[in-house]
Amino acid sequence: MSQLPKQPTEGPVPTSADVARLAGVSRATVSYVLNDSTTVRISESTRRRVRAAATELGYVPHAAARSLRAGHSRTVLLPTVDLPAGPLHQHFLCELESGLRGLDYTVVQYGSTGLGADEAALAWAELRPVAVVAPGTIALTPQGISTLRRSGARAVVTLGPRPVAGAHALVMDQREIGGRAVGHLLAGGRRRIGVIMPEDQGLAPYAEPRLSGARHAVRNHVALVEPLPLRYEEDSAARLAARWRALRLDAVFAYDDAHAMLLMRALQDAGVDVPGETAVIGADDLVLGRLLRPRLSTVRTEAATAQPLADLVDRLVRQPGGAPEYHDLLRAEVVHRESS
Amino acid sequence: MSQLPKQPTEGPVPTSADVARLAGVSRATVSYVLNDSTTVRISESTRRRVRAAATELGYVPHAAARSLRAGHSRTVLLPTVDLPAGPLHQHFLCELESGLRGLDYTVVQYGSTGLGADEAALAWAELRPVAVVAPGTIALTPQGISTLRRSGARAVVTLGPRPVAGAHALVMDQREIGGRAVGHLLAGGRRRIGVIMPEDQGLAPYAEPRLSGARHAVRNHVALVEPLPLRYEEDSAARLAARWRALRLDAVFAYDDAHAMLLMRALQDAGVDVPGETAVIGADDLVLGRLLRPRLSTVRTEAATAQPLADLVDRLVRQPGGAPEYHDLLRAEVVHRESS
DNA sequence: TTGAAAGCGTTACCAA
DNA sequence: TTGGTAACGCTTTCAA
Repeated sequence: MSQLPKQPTEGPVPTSADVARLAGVSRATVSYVLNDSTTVRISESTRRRVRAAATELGYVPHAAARSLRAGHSRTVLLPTVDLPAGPLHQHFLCELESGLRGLDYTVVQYGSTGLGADEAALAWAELRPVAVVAPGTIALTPQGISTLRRSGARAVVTLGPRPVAGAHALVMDQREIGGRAVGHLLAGGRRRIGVIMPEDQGLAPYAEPRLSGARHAVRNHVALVEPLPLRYEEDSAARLAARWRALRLDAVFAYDDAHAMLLMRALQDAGVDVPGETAVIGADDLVLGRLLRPRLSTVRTEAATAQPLADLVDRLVRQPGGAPEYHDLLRAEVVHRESS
Repeated sequence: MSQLPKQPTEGPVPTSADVARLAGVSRATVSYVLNDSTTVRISESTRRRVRAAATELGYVPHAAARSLRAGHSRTVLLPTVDLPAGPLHQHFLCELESGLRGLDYTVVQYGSTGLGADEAALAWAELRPVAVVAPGTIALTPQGISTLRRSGARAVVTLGPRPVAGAHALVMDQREIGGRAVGHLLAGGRRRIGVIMPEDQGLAPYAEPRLSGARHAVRNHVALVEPLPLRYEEDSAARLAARWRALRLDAVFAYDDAHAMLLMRALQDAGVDVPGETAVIGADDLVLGRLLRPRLSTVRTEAATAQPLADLVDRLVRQPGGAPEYHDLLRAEVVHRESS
């Protein structure tokens, strides 16, 4: 293969001044040409000379210097955490990113695992983003929001299961999921309903609202909702299954399909008939859920496309201020199969 | 809740000059105090005044200005793509990130979906990262590497299934996985071995090396390896299962556990006995694989911890140059259960 | 059509 | 112990 031409790592990084020197023009002219400035007329021959010089030197503009001069950046900061919290989120973030890039923003994900709320806000503020879209699993205090605003962020939006005071919020209201699942179970005549609460770190912000949606769904029924802690391991499921009959439940909403599959297998191994004795429903509509026997009922969640969020961010950047907005992005519907 | 104190979005962002003015000192002094500079002695009273002023104004240093002045950044750029290519990768990236943060780097993920190879390299170069760790699924040409180096990147490392010419490479050699799986099947007396090739976009860079590892494993045997395209859908699996007997295979390495589960179910529905007639093995050691009957055999992959990579990046940054290094990070071992 | 110069927010050198 | 000043790379206004 062709190795690196000459200096593998030597030499200073070429600047626009170097380009100007090589092309025999001033730095201003270089800037005009390279940015296709319309406010000035530059002769075609000069343009060619400048472009040729830039190419020859391998000139790449310095984003920091540019935004320093401009007084503002077009960086949208997307803090990230360890736990991706599902493929839904993952896909949504990618969509959001290309949406924002389409609006000419530079999207930057900034890992913030292990940072405290205000600590993180300070780190973000140093980057002077024009907007911050923070997953709700990252703590964001009014204090932190204030820090960001003072550092020039024109839009601060949270994105997650819950709104945060003082910021615009895009909520994926997980309560809807629990509500749909339990509503379905009620409609099937079930009255004693377990709700799996994963003990794994980071899922609580999702599990809690699902439970509260479940509770809300039974409010007008003579029915009971019972939270059931579960770790995502065979042993944990087996232990739960062993005491299942003592719980006297006739249905369970298993948080998601993965937990549902784990639990359903454990129940079957313990001799509990599904759905006869206990109905099981998950959430996420995984392909694998269709492979079980009985086939797993589920709540299919469908995030709205990310484009509206990208547009919202853009709108907030252009016209900051205004009362915090609150949008619910989640649509949920039950897919009834055989396990319920 | 306490709303934002006064100016929700008004007023310019406070600079060190503002802090200096308020504290009644010079900008230099502010810098000394806030950076705990050891080269100068500043009186305790001045320190307090400066810190108080900074807090009062909500001063946050401007990272871009700082690195412009410093002439270099401590940004490590981590380009990302849509397809996370598995939980292994996901976890590894998080680990890498905290490792680098521990070494005082600022890790920034930069979404590069839909960008061409050199286009992407240009975009990255504008950010003047001191190092780039690029997933191998992102094209990185010698040209692009050269662009990055000329823009000041002191370390360019690829991370993925294959090395890239001209850059240091951390390889998770997927061939190992295919090799282990097929070696296991051979040891079990199987001779006509199918290898599932997922047709889903983005998996090819992983599937190809797994296949080639499989091929390599049979080189000294009188045995056959047959690539089998499969989409991750029930229909696709059913169609493959329908013509299974015509293929006359006695084993299949199913790319990963998810595809294995899909295929195994389809085979069973088509009346094919597993493992009697056909052995099945996956990869990834998913919890769910243990729930099937027969329990799914699998290849457990175990990435090395990310700390060595963080250390490598740090070393390259401090001492650039030197021949491209090549590290293999993947360890794979067969977990023999019931399906093979 | 082009160039000179100012200034964005920092830090580091040198002088006071 | 502190302050003035220059410089990092870029854009843009004003003047030639």
